[in-house]
Amino acid sequence: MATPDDVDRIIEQWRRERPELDLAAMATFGRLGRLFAHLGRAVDETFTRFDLQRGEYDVLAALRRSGAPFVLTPSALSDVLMLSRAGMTNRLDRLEAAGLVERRANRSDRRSMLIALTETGATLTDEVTTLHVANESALLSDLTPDERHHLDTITRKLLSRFE
Amino acid sequence: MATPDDVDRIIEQWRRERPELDLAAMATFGRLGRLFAHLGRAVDETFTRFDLQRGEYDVLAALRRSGAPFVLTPSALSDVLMLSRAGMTNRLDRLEAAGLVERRANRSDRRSMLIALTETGATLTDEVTTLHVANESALLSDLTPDERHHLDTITRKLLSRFE
DNA sequence: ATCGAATAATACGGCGTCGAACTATATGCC
DNA sequence: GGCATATAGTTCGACGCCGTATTATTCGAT
Repeated sequence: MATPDDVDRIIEQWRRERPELDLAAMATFGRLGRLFAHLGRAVDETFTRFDLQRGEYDVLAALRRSGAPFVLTPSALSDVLMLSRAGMTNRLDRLEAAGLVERRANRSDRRSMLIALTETGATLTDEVTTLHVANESALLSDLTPDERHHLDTITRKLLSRFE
Repeated sequence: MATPDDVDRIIEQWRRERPELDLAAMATFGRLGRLFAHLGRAVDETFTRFDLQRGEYDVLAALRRSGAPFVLTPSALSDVLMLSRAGMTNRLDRLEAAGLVERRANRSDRRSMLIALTETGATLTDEVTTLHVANESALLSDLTPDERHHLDTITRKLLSRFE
């Protein structure tokens, strides 16, 4: 048995107070939630070094990986990043002010805009991404190859219910 | 090989644009992030039915599982819920206004307060918790016993670096 | 015993997000 | 062809959280 952690202590409290409940799933959710909080902070350190927020990087990354000419509509960005349209408008305002993206007219649909990475934005994105993926790899480096494979299988299975 | 999902498509884009990067960890993080977003929404449905927010429930739950007389200090709550002191003051204001907790003087340290579940708060918490754990169990019901065990082992291992 | 440092909770200002309302443009049906 | 409906993006107001400053109280070293 592994050494008890914070979640074990929480579950033990619940078991004492509400012994009739099935708490296995609560333990899993508790670990996932806390893990997500910690990993989020660790990941953000990379972005902070470049005066970026995670959400801003997510926009730059979506544009960059879409390939040349690095152009997407705000709606497409909203959908892929699971962010409201209003929130996307706000992010794009910031990125545009920072000179990392620019808004262009969409000649085929005048309701729409096209968001394009600037030269500066593309260069920055490549630089940040290199460090970001290295950081992510390091954060998972404690896991064995089998464990990584299991984690991917499980998250893929759970995700399939939603996407 | 499992059917490709949204994250597979994202990784495939990166592979085309930046073939020199090791993207395995990015795929894992991508699935974890999206999964967390979806699970969060699914979990919140239970709380919304009781006019609660997840963060508010977290406070009630921490008090409830601490056992009778269901009393903790704001600082203890901040620590266990990984929330700033300012954020906790705000949550407690709302919970107090809703009549679910009450602030009491701490006779042994006059800098401090004691937060106590009210009778109403304790009853509500028990009711919500019953449904909440059932919902969490249902959300993991696609996983085999082996997969659940793997998930717990992996998250426990990753968490140990932080806690 | 006293004074400086640490701690508890709160107040304040700012930030990022959301939902709803709004404007402009496009689509589809009769 | 014209009009209702849908869609794209933005604006607005509200909300929850954070970091910092503030006030009150306690702890600790001398």
